[in-house]
Amino acid sequence: MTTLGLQGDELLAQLRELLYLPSSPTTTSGDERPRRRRGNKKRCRNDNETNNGGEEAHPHHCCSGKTRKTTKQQKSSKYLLVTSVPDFDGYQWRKYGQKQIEGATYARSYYRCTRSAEQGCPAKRTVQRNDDGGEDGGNPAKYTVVYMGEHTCTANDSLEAPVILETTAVVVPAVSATSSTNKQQRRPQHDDDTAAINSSMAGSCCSSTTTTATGIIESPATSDITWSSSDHVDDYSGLFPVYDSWAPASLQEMEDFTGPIRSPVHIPADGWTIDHFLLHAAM
DNA sequence: CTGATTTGACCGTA
DNA sequence: TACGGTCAAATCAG
Repeated sequence: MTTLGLQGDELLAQLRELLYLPSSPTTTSGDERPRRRRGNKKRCRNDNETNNGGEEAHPHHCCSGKTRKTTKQQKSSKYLLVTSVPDFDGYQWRKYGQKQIEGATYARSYYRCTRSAEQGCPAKRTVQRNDDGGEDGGNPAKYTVVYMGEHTCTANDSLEAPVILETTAVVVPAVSATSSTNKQQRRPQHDDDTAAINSSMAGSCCSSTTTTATGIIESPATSDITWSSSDHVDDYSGLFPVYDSWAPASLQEMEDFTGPIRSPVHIPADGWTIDHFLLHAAM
């Protein structure tokens, strides 16, 4: 990944600008947005009001025995990725929380698979901007993305025919970070890193992906995507079929692409076949 | 109107 | 007890 990498970098930079900086003249909405402010009013537990009599017709599960599964469950499978483009992983995520973490400069965002509701997909991920990098002109900000749980969701059948996004050649094993350019930032948010982090990239959940293996991957284009596992480490690298998906054939091509990314499927390019990734994931 | 995001409160674990 | 993860009302945007 030499020249290719360089070129990719360049293109990526441009792409990034297009995507993340809708900087469009309309940046307006970004700053002065009045932003609603108001905490939630949840108060079940102590809200005993409902509990007066002792009945438990309490609709809120937060109070019921339904306990939240927190850290414990997630430990089962947890994978870490460091990238400057946290959004492009081929899945659709819905943000359900954000929190300022102790010792961290930037807040951590919590996402879950958009299909979690419909199909009960347990996949989740957290995205946190690293302290270093980014901002001023220099290198792009890096984000640490932690994936938890495996995707059990499936694409909506044939409706979601796989759309090919990658058009690159293989360079180095790199995770199927399905690249795509199609990101339709809902809004230009600028609140800080969350803006960039904000994701919900196109692509649908289909096969389980990165949640079962581990390895250090390098994306030639960004050269900063790194995978690792927080729990079990080591030797998974070999298991993970990785492709580079970050060397866009041409920016033009990317711009032309307007449809949503449907699934992390790869196009057959010299050297490698389609869905290697999917097959593997299915195992 | 519907769906996504924001964000303070709540809760479990360490 | 502190911290991190999750919930869900409020709010925004298409």
